[in-house]
Amino acid sequence: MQRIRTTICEIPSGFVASYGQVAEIAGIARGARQVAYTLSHLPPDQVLPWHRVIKASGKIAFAEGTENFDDQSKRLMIEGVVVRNGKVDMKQYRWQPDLDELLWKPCSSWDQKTP
DNA sequence: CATATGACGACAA
DNA sequence: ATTGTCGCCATAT
Repeated sequence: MQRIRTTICEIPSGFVASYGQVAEIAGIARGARQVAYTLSHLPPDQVLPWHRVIKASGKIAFAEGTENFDDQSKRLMIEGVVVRNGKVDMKQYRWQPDLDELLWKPCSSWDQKTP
């Protein structure tokens, strides 16, 4: 779903959002799993800050040791997010969007097909 | 239309 | 903290 990708696109660097959070903002109340599905089927050319999406528990979605896991944790750390044991301190890094911020939509215009 | 499937979430033991 | 269940929603078959 476009809404989901757009939402993820708006997560600012240095912060993270849970699948459920992304789903809600995207308009799908309990669609955490849907977000997961969407991410796992991302078009290869689609560039999104997918690494900023983690579980509500603060843990990275991939199993420790996998390439994706390393990739994600690495990307997060580059952005200044402290990842310890595959976990992130949600209290500190959880993205808390403001309306202005959302309405601004500084992202690309790949979502402009809204009816 | 009926099932199966996910990079999940909340909760009980 | 860890593990198992069940619920959830859009897609895929």
